[in-house]
Amino acid sequence: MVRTRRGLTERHQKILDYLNDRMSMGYPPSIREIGEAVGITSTSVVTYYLKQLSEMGLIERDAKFSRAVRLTDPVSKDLVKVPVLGPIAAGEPMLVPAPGVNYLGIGNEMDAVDVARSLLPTGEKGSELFALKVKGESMIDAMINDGDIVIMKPAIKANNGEMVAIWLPNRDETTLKYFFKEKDGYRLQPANPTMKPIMINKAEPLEIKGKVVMVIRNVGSSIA
Amino acid sequence: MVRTRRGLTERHQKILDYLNDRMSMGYPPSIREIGEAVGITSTSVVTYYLKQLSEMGLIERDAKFSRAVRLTDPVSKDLVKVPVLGPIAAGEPMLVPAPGVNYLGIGNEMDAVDVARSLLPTGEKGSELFALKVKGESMIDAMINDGDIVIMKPAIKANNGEMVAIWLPNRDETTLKYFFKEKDGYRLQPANPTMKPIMINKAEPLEIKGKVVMVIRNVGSSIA
DNA sequence: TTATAATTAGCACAAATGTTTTGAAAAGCA
DNA sequence: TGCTTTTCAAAACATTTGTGCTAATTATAA
Repeated sequence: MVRTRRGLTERHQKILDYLNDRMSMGYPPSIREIGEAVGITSTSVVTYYLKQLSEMGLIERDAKFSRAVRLTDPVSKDLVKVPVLGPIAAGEPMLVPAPGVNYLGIGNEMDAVDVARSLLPTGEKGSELFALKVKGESMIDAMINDGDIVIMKPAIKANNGEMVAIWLPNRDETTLKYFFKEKDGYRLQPANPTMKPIMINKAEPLEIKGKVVMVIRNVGSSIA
Repeated sequence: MVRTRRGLTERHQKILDYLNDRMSMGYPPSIREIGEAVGITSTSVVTYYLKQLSEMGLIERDAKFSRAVRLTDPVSKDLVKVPVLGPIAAGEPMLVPAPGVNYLGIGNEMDAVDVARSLLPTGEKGSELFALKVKGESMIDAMINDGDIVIMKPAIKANNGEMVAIWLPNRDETTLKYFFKEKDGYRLQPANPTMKPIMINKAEPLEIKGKVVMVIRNVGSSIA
């Protein structure tokens, strides 16, 4: 089994998987334990693969020390890293991730916020989520303030009652509203129940950019 | 240094602290490493203490295996568990934790929300934080909606510009406002900049319950 | 096919690491 | 004060564990 194409052979993958499993045990495995788990009888072969994985940057080890193996990216099972695509202000089209692009890829130093997985809707994978930092007070009627972070999921259509980010080209405006389809067009309902909905005629163009999953507000002593 | 009172001596504590630090390194320390870090020259003494800590249930170890030490409660370094003390609605005095009480103690099955430590203000330990789930729409002027979770830190006084939870006994009302001390009393400024502040006369009683650290809003398809 | 590189195994060896033993100092207790 | 328990140290010892080396096997390329 010579590795022709760059990438991971089954053994590489098995070792990584085992390393992952072992994380829950609290301490890393020894070389012989890895071998046993993966089905390699020789310690030198395990070393052989660990060296490769290390060169690929997937693991780190402090050679000479026992059990000093660890996954390079200890992706906490409890956290989801959500990339912050940029500030959003009124009058701007919203930055939306291209489909299939992983913004957390290697070498990408983009800002990200950590979100506890337990706070996300159950079943939400999290990998396609993105975040926007709100600039200015243009979204007050959505109960969203300057500095708030909005976690979103890409979407181009929405069901009634979902909170979505909507781009209105005619008005040159991005707005966050609860979305309702009505017979003559759309009703965009502000989150603030004391405010009146906006009615959009069927003729007016309207682009749904994503669904709002969560809003996070860090309250510092900000207002003067 | 004979240990008279039950509890942890300085050495126990130092070992636990070191174990905590080491977690970020990816693999546990050896006995000799522990000894060096804590200032114990003999491996047998380290073993001596590890055995005690193990009997106290604070650590677990697989004896005979190298570096097989781990903290019993693998509190994710990335998360802070914040206890939810209960729903808060208008017209209720707010539930506030008694000082020094650890609501996440053993056997306490209270609700809690996980917050990514990276989202908290730097230096915030997190252990004294508590959370309230907002019920009803009484805090719309604070840009806080039904269902939002407010993370707070206990406080009985505040600096100008900080967002605090205030109990107004005369009005039978808990309110979240930016706090400003003025010459005749206090100015309570709503987070929503389109709304006017409330002026509180010096004579009127006012109790600060805590400072708002963060607001989390989970947006489901809720509104009808 | 043949040559080369990649992969696998087995084993000896050295270093790291946990355990045990022996002894002693320090602290509480009667 | 004398006795016991707790705490500490040092060193010998036994395992575990990582490396290095040799050789065999398999896949790929020419």
